[in-house]
Amino acid sequence: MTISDQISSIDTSPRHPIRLVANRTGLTVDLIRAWERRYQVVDPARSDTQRRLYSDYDIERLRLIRLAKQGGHRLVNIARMPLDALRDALSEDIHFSSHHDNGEVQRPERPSLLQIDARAQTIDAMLFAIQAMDQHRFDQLLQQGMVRESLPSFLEEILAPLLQELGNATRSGSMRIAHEHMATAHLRTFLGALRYRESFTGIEPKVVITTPTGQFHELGALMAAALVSVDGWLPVYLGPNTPADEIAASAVQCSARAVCLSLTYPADDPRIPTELTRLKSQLAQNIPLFVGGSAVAAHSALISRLGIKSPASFREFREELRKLRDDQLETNS
Amino acid sequence: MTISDQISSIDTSPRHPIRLVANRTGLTVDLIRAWERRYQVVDPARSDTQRRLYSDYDIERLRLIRLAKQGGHRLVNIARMPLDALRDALSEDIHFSSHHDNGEVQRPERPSLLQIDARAQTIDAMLFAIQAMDQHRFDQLLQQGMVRESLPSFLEEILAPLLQELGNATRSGSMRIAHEHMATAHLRTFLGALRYRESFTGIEPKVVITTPTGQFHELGALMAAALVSVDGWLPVYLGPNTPADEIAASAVQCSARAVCLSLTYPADDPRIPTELTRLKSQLAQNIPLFVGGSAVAAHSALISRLGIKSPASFREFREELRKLRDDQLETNS
DNA sequence: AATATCTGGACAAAAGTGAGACAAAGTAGC
DNA sequence: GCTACTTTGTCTCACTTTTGTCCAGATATT
Repeated sequence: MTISDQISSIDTSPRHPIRLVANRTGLTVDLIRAWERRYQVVDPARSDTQRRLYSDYDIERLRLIRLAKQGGHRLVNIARMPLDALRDALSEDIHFSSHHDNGEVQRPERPSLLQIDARAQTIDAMLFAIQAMDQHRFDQLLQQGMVRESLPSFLEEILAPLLQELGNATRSGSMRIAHEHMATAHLRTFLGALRYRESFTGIEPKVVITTPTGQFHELGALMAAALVSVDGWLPVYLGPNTPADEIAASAVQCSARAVCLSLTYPADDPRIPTELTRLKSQLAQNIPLFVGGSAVAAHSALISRLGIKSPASFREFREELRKLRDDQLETNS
Repeated sequence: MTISDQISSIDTSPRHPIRLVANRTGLTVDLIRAWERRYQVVDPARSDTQRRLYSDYDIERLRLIRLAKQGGHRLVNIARMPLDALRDALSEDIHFSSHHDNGEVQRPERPSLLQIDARAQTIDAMLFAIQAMDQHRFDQLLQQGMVRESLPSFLEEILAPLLQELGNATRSGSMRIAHEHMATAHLRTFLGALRYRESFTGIEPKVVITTPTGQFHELGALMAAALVSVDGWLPVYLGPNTPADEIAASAVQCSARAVCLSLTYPADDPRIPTELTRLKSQLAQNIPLFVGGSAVAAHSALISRLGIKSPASFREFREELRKLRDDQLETNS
């Protein structure tokens, strides 16, 4: 423990049992012990019956070490680092991680027929649960889907098609408005909860996400928020129907590095061009504006004229964000 | 028990038998006695025949100790903690552990000056976090508030005033629209997640909750949904802006025992009377219709003419629901 | 009379401990 | 690209501590 750690005043008095540490760090009990045995990651005090007793300091270190490991560090190298060194290492990672954690972005895996079938079945089952007004079942299916797929492919392969079907079925009258309402409300909750996941270090770059005036459908924006959060961005979500001036002001206030809008319905709202133009003119040059959603097609001319980015897929969107982050890293250094 | 506990309004007069304590805390009778024997977790008064008599204070402590244990604390360490220390320990945990079940309690609270002050401070801190666009802090405060209060009083004493202030500040221009938007979006997620934390057995009576056509603000309806779930109802939440026909049809499809609407803004929407009349006429006689929210006042004449219930407070609302359920229980048996 | 609570003790399940084994994943050298 | 080696997460086993449940006989409540 270094001087600067002492100053930052994290409690070092030993008092927490291993189970609590496991809960708070997301590590397993076994793993915490293994790390201690092999690398002396921590050296907890003991109770009079040999139970390990950890301090808040230990917990914070373990949490950071887990994150650093996730970012590709070797345990041997980081095991003995004090807190501040870990934080430093981590803040560099955040930038570089994009090069390494190429999950499924660079390798656009070709789904097997089996997989496609399974997805279709899941979507069918969801539609059935919705018609039956069985919220519990619907939620269960959503959770299962999340486990089976990575978040990006879950959004792209399950949720997006589901929303599509839902829209079709409602328009054609084969599904009641009430069912569609219920499903939308539930999805709103579900997607909202996805957004803020565990690893939050406070140094993530921010991106403002919302929909412009007149656009009340927010599911697209929420999907974007969930998506960027897996790549280490912190989404600042403003909800739907936000005036251009307000969006620009928010971007400034929280020093966002990008702004992202979802455009869906109504696609021909005359306010869309106005708001886009206004927003783009108020944003600093180095803050790119992204748009996505079904209504983008109706405004493609304007969009390209204004220099707004409109990635064609989630994958492309992530790619653009990644580049953006790398560029800014270079400019900084 | 510390000074601040004494002041903080929880009744310490001994009166509850052990059985009731077990029911309210979710612990077994044996366990409560074992904890007392081994760790002096509580020290209940005794009747003249040696029966244990617990106070509300004891119950609350036992409930929190159960939660703390679940979070990984060891009994030895938390057994003697006073209430406020337990709450502090728990609110630290909450931040990390994502899910914890929420044994509900209803206790009639008699707020002291200190408590009112604490609540006002919480609300202020929330408003501050919102202005700073610090979503993380805002969320943290919400989670803490949840632990410090029972859900009903959290909704009534913290969230409702917060929304009020938020509205005032936005109208008066002292808060940006963007801030209000962000806060609303975050609250939407938070309240949505509250709804189905409770254990679900499949035999709960259902209540359809929504807002009528033209009413887009859904936070009130979500608060109602969270509230009823505490009392063992299953809310069927349809989201905002649902046509009367659809509401009625939903009530039929899921055989709801009640329907509940939130009316807020705009209060003078001409569609409100139409929709209320239509909905009431389509609902079966034995399905009561509840309305709540700030716009109720503007339609009180119609509401009483139609025989719609409009409880004046959350407490009254719960009371009505309770009666309703008891009545139906009797009819069934 | 049936039900609930009390005390104290006994017992068993759960969780923690140390040492070690093992397989999957990653890395290095060729 | 392919072994050989290292790293790392998980599991097992025998043993101890902690914690939840059950029981028996006595007393109290309804």
